[in-house]
Amino acid sequence: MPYKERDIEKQYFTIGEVAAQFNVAPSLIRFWETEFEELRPRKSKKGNRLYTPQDIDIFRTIYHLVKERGYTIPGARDMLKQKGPQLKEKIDVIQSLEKIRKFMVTMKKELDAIGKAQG
Amino acid sequence: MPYKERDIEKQYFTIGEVAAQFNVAPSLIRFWETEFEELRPRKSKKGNRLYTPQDIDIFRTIYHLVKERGYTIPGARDMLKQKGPQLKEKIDVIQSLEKIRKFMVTMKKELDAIGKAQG
DNA sequence: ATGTCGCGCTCTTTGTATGGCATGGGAAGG
DNA sequence: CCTTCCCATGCCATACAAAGAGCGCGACAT
Repeated sequence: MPYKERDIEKQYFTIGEVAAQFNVAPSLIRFWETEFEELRPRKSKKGNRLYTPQDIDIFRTIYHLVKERGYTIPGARDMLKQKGPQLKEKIDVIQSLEKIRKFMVTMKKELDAIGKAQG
Repeated sequence: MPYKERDIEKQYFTIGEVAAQFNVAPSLIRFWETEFEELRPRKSKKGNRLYTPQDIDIFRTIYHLVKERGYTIPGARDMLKQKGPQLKEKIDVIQSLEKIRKFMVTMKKELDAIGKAQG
């Protein structure tokens, strides 16, 4: 069964979608594009940015360095050049742990609720 | 053999000495003092800052984070609170390696000189 | 079918608020 | 006298945000 063109196209995300996912302004993403050569997504004929999941991984790494660890942009740039790949894996681990943490927090709430009802 | 008072006193460094050691302006050291509570040296009666080697270690750590790794000041502050002690040891290792590197570079120059003389 | 209106999203260019110190002034030691 | 102090002010780059203009697309009328 031949799949449609749109299905192929939708491997891409718009800048607005990426911005929403990270809760940042599109202007920030465009600005970082001028600062990090790793973050240069493909563009449509019109000129709109088309982000692949890999592009988003790169953005996530930069976001982690700049917004969560407090690197300057030059600092993040150096770090990215040196340890790009290893960094991605570390951040994946961190994200997994974050999800587990959230899960456990909700579990704790549930248990507290039961405890109160019985206590 | 009893050691003299001066020998004890000279465990302290002035701001100018510290500044020279790191090749920075005294104003930078004073500014960082307002930003990092870890960097609050003892003061003389007059008010002059008296830096111990430990104070200098702390300064070195901050210097490493901000000037060499490219952290913002808030980023360096967080890092320092979390990993202050471990960080110091890492930086000691880095400094040792730096010295070894310098040594090897000069050795290489010597060897190159010999090679040329004989080749 | 075909304007066309309007809305939302995008684009690039330009503006701007801190951030991160440096400098200058005056006083006070060492 | 040279260095230090504190304080205020100055200042330049960093790190974005806002402004202004241009698609594209669905709705609605023609």
